[in-house]
Amino acid sequence: MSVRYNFRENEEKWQKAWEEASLYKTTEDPPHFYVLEMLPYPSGRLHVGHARNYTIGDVLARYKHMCGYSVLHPMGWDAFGLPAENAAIQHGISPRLWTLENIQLMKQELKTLGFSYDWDREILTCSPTYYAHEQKIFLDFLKNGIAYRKESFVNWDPVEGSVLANEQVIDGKGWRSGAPIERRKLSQWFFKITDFSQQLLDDTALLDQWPEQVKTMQANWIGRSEGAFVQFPLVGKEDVIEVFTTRPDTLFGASFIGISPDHPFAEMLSQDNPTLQTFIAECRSQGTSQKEIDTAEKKGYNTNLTVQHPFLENKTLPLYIANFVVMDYGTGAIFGCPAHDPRDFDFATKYKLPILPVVKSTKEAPLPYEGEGTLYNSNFLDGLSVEDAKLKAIHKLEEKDRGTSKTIYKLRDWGVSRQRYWGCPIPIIHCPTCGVVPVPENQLPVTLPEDVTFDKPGNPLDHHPTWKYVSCPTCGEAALRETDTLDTFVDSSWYFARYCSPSSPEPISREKAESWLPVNQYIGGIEHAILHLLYSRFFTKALRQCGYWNLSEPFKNLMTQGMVCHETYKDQGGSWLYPYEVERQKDGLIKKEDGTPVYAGRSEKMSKSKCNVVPAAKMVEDYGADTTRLFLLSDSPPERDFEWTDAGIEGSWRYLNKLWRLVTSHLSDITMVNLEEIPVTFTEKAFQLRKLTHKTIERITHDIETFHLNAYIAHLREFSNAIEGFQLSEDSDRWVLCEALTILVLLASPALPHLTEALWEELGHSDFIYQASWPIPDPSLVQQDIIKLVLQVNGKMRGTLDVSPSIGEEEIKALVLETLKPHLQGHPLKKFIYIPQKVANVVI
RNA sequence: GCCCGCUUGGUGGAAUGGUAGACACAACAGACUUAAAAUCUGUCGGCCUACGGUCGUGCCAGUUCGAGUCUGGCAGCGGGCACCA
Repeated sequence: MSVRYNFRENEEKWQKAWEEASLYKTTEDPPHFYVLEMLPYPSGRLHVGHARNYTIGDVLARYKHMCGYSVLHPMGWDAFGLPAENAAIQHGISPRLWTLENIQLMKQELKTLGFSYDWDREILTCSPTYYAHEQKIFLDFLKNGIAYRKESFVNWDPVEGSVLANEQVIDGKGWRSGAPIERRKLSQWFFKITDFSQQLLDDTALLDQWPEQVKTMQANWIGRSEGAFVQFPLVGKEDVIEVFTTRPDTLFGASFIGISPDHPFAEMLSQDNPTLQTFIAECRSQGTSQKEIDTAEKKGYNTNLTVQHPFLENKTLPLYIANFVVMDYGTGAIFGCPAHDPRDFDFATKYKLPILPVVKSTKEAPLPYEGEGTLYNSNFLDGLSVEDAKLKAIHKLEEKDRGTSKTIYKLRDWGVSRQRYWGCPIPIIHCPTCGVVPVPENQLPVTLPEDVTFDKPGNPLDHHPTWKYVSCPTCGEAALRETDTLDTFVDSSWYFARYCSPSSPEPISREKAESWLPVNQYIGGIEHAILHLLYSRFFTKALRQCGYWNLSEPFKNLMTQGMVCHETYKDQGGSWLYPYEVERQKDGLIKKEDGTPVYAGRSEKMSKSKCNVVPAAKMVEDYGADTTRLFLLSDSPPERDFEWTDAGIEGSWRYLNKLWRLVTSHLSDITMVNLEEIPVTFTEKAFQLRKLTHKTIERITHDIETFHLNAYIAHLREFSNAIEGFQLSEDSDRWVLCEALTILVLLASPALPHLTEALWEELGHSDFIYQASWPIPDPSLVQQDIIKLVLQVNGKMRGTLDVSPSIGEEEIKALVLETLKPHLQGHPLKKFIYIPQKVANVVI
């Protein structure tokens, strides 16, 4: 028996044995437990952030299997997306081949980490066997009124002549061309997620095992607001501007009306007004992202038109076209009350508009003031609270037929059209006669052509010589295929269902899906808290509406792991550098290759686009899978972000060897032990070890159930330290040692599957440890017979007292006062606080 | 800008409102060794008059017998903001 653990030999041996035994093939017998980690984008290499995510899932999957569940633990690839097209443009490689090569590499890396995936269920979203079903779902959405077409804006790069993603717009300019980006209107496909706003909001109540922060973020995203629509007739014109407001109470403080540059009325006004056209064009030169709109300088165009105030006959308000008003929210028009809204305040200050306060705070508060208070300067609302004034203002508006109460949502419909090649084709044909015609289901899938080129700007599907030219399925006349593809978020909005029946001829086998779903434990990065998770929830409800199943929520429990972050580096030319390309010297960072200076940027979540990734493969190569897994688990709690450092991996490697030695060096001591035959008596030290053994089972079971996985590892280490210090003297000690070692190996197995598999065999077992049962603690050994009571004087710790848990309060009091005598110095007792089993506090 | 988080020794972190720093990493000292590696032992928040005391969980206030933990405010850092995934 070698003293040092040979991870290379051992890990390879057992991975092969597991595969030959099809150990991780899903079984269907109940009870079921579905463990799912968010599927990765195949960017090329597995980095430590991925490895952390999957290790967390693997611990749970193995643990649940040992607890007797049939575990579904699948893995797949979110294989469509922009990076493949960028690779095609840069290196001339086909997006498909690039993606498949990456998948092959990453799959190999995943396998070396020893995860318990059922690879028979692997999904590639870029495979026609997957996206055919997505196209069927799209057609069902269309039939059920969930998919529809409307016009909407995209980022347009006028130099490249193509649509850019938000990520490709940097400071308002195209990332490759550097040209200022325009917002351009295109006709695109949308999913009617807004029909489900209230349901999505209400059903968060069902998600009791989701982190509060995620539910809060989703609720804020859906953004239900109660308020009013208010009509402002234009003075001297027929038109009426309708605004949405959540603050009808502040109508008497209104000093202007702002409408979005994209508002139909603004477009109408601009028709014979070149100055206004220029202004609108300027507004549209902002990108489409919310952040850009919010942080851009407030700008307005005075139309010189005025509107009538709903309550005051003699009051009119100027009508501005304002860049901070968005068309997608409410009516695309607001009334500005500068005294009580910061954006309106900025705007009014800039254009010297009146700022009339109408809500008085109880305390001195600077303007703009958004809090509670009493109305003044407000005619019939004077003296009312904000809440009451809202109701009364709405009531009055309704009475005068100038407005109505209204609840609206910030959530917008989901635009799913992408003007790109590497995505799921939208199964639609545009016929000059019949209009929009769905591709008949028996002609699915609409597959992507392989012979595409990326030498021209724009969508390769659009300028493919033949692909889009088809005949109309309805009338047979010449027609055109839709050349837009689906947003890749669509692919990941239903994959969890496909895993339940990966080869079913229908998109989803209702029987299988309903037997496995909702996912018992979903694990992934907190960065997906809103979009991916909300889209998946929407899909689940939309699929129910289309009759796919009777399921309302996809993920029962959600665990959001924190991000693994790393410093970012750029060279002199501004190109991103990988950490391994950078060397740290006394006076700064240099590029290893040529010694030129390197600039360190802020620490960010690991992502391929910024090169700040640490590949997992190197660690596995140098230290093995188990050490890597142990390190990723032990260093920080899963839900917390952490800054990556290499320091500490050595410590994990040492622990692995320690475990190996601990068990193998005692094998000869315990060979004769039969764990079925419990000795009648134990020595005191053996009894203490038994108690720790069972206490450890209890703690670790709890740690895994609650995802305190760093505590899990700490408790394993504590337990090993205790076993290490245990000296054999009697025969019954051997039994206790054998029990402790066996349980140690079992408890370590979800984290360290290879090492524990070898030790399990050494301990004389012929099955795989994955097939063994998770240990159950003996309740009589877990009970505490002596409590360490903390003694305090005025809340400060002054000592401890060992007492029996059954001791009475009076008895305790006497004992405590006696023990603390030196600290009391004869002061009279004011209060005695006793929290059984915890603390006794003497207040003097 | 808006929404959501996070902040504890040199470092990662532990702590159902009840002994702050478990378990590790790094460092230092020692044992073993011809030597190295490996392994083992010890020290390891600051200050003080040091077998004791005192301060200490980003900053300021509050609630409480008692606050790292709860409440309010501030600062710094991170995530998301609808076409990165």
